[in-house]
Amino acid sequence: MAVRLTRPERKARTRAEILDAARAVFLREGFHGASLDEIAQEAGYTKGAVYSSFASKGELFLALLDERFEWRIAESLQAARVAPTLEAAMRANARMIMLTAQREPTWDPLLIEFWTHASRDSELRAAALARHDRVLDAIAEMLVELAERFDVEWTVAPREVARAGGAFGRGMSLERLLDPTAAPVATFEEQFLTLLRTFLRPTSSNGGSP
Amino acid sequence: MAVRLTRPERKARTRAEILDAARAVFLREGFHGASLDEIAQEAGYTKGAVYSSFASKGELFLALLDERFEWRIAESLQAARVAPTLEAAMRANARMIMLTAQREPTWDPLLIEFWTHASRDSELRAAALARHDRVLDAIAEMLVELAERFDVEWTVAPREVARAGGAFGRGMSLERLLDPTAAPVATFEEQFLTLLRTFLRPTSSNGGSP
DNA sequence: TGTACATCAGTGAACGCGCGTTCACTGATGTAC
DNA sequence: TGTACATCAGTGAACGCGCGTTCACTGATGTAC
Repeated sequence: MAVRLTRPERKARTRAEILDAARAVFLREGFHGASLDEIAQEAGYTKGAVYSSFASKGELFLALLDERFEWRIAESLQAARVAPTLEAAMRANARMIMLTAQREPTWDPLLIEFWTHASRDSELRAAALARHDRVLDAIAEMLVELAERFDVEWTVAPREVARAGGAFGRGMSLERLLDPTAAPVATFEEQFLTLLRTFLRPTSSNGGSP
Repeated sequence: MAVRLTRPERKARTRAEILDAARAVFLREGFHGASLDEIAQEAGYTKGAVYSSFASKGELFLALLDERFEWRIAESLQAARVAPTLEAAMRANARMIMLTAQREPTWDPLLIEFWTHASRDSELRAAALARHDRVLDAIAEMLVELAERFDVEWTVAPREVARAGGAFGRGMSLERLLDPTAAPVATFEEQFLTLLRTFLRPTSSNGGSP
């Protein structure tokens, strides 16, 4: 029963369907391995429809990034804000990273594959970097809030804490890519927390209890 | 002046020349971006010569890995053995990683690109994993020696210390790939050392001085 | 030392394939009157 | 409410290209006598 839709509605719906299909196919096949044919087919359209909504394969992936990053940042901020202690806030974030890595083990490798691809195309590289910077900024802001709230200091710039944490997580995802039994998530959670703690110290005005 | 060479000599020389060219082209263009045509041409041969020495593009890359890993492991062990203190041994290793990342910023991304490619081909994945495992074993052995020599203990299995350190380094290389000004090497060196120290504690028989 | 045959490293061209992108076209939706 | 024209989301086929791999062949090296 084909419901009659207005043109912008139809267009938005098609775009969303293609985006959903793209996410599934990219996660399954990787950035190079995923073909626009397969994505279009999985969404129930032809390749041309993809080009009607997205300028290129790269733009399609960027749209995916935007969607995901927005979601992840919001989830992260929320988790930090409701946490009763600093430990709880950090652990909640570590656990979120861990659960996502468990549910979608190919996401980090996919992102990395895109980065290496983008690094060879200056426009795409700039676009990917802009997104990454936005994520780092958002996480850094969250880290600053946490430090203020719980009366501690970061020993390096919060943005670099965010960078180091992300880099460590992505590196560990790669280990799992090669050897799925490596770096089990529980182990990762503890190591991640340990890493974060090394960047913390009590505020000078604070007697010294973490 | 064409020197007359024996057949095995000629063959070994050609293989070495192709390997050298492959290293240069792979580092420059990435794993997917590098074509066998370009590698052969850079070595002064045709594509057929590559197939006369290597079964496939993947095998060619594996040969490169073997060469490099052997070299890196030996260099690492050597640095650790001549170091007068634990701090010096760890710093020497951190610095080596850092200098290599500086000299060949595309190596880590290249390795990672190969890993994601290999992860989709079970034979290649097994081959890549076997090499990675050998590296982890060698580093772990070095860490055990260091711990014994300087009377300290690792709080997690040395192999997992090696894994975490490598993962962190690779993650940071990716940051630099997207933004060459990010994570400058000096900063990385300190963060890397901090990470390693969190995995250390004095031996129980030791009064408590690290 | 010389000759006849065997081997095989490397050539060069062809094969086979998949992919991202483009484009003329279609038919349903939108607009003007 | 109805008609005539304009728009444009999505189609389907073609384009253009590069790549990894294969293979019949060649000529220098090796071997046997």
